Amino acid sequence: MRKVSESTVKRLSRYYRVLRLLEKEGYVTVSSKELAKIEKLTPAQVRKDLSLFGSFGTRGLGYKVLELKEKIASILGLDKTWKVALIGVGNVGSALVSYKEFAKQGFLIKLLFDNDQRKIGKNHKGIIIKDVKDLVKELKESKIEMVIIAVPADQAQKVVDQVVKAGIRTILNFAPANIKVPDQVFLRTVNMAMELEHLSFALINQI
Amino acid sequence: MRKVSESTVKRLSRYYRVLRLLEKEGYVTVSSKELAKIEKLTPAQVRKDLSLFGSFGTRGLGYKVLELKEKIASILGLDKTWKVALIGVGNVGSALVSYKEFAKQGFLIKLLFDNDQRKIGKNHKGIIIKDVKDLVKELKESKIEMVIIAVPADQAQKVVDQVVKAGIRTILNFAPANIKVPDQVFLRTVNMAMELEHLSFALINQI
DNA sequence: AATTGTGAAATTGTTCACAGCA
DNA sequence: TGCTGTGAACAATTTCACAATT
Repeated sequence: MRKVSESTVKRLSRYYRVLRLLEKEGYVTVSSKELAKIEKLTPAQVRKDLSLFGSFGTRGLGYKVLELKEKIASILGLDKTWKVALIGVGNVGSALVSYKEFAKQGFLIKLLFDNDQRKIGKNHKGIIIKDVKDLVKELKESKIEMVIIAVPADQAQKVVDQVVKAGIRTILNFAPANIKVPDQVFLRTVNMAMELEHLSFALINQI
Repeated sequence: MRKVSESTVKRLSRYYRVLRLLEKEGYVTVSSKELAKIEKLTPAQVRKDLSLFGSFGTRGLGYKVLELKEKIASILGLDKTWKVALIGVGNVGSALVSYKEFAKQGFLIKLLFDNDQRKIGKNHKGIIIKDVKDLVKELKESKIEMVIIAVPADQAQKVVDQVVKAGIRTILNFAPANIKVPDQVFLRTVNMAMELEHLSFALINQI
């Protein structure tokens, strides 16, 4: 496969959402022009992105909504389910457990961990919270493929180190911390404060 | 000011975090080389980013940690406080109210709204939850500068329309929905499912 | 006639390399 | 000497423009 940029992957996610919507509204075909309009992009951008993975359209006609949706799902790995463990059942962690969008896209939270004795052993939305002490052992025994980190910032690196030790290669981090992982591990960090900083920058600089 | 790219703003946020840390650890100066090493960038990148806003360093010496931190804070608008309203006190909304990092950076959540009669009038972490029906009126009366949307996806557009109507120009959206706003309004959407999609793409394609 | 897929051109973003300064 | 600030070179990404196809 040719080089796929970070931004292309993001746009694929966006196309996927639009296609789900269009499908629900009964659209059968869609052109790059229409997709571009909805996402505020150029038609050429849409076609370039898609052409990186194959020729999904029909000249003169456009793309079949259902077919393109499924192609993108397969590219993004949304045509299978992923087993996810979540570490840190605090405010953010609890919100994520209840976040419907994850399950809808095949990300199933199967294990919960915390270090709070009052939480360990309790049933949270149908899952027994385990002790983070047993993290490595439990992750190794399970078939978990992804881990979500929702622990306080000062504990995040330590927890991530253990997750990596357990052989997990994909981590989504919500702790506002500068986490280091080996090269072969994919780590993405969502920092909500940074998003607000972006807005305050925009507001100040009156873009 | 010259054109400041999206990625430059993101990197400024990252530098800011590093500088806070370095300051706490007692560092007085830092070079572009050191900053670059920590953030896995090139020294030239760091210097280019900073030079967009002025000459903050000293040749032969580097940057003064405290001074650079304050310069970046001022660029990002973190040297003042912002009054924020949060709409939707569900799982995600509650987590955001408790998110310490916001207050630390001067983003103060001053108003809460919900449409659930059982929540309206209740005190949540020191703030009385108001009826979303009064959104426009309340926002106009208040000195709110930013709004965070944490309502279900199917209500998000309607709520955003009202927020815009109330004259708010910066919105951070956590609803997994394709929101449209007029050109002069800054909207950022955090879609947590998209982040996982990025990871599953990476895992499938064994980058 | 409409729209894709794609090389080529234009634009944007990053790195190099070095003059200039502490 | 060491490190910044920056124009020039390079690389990546986006847009253009058009042949190919239905």
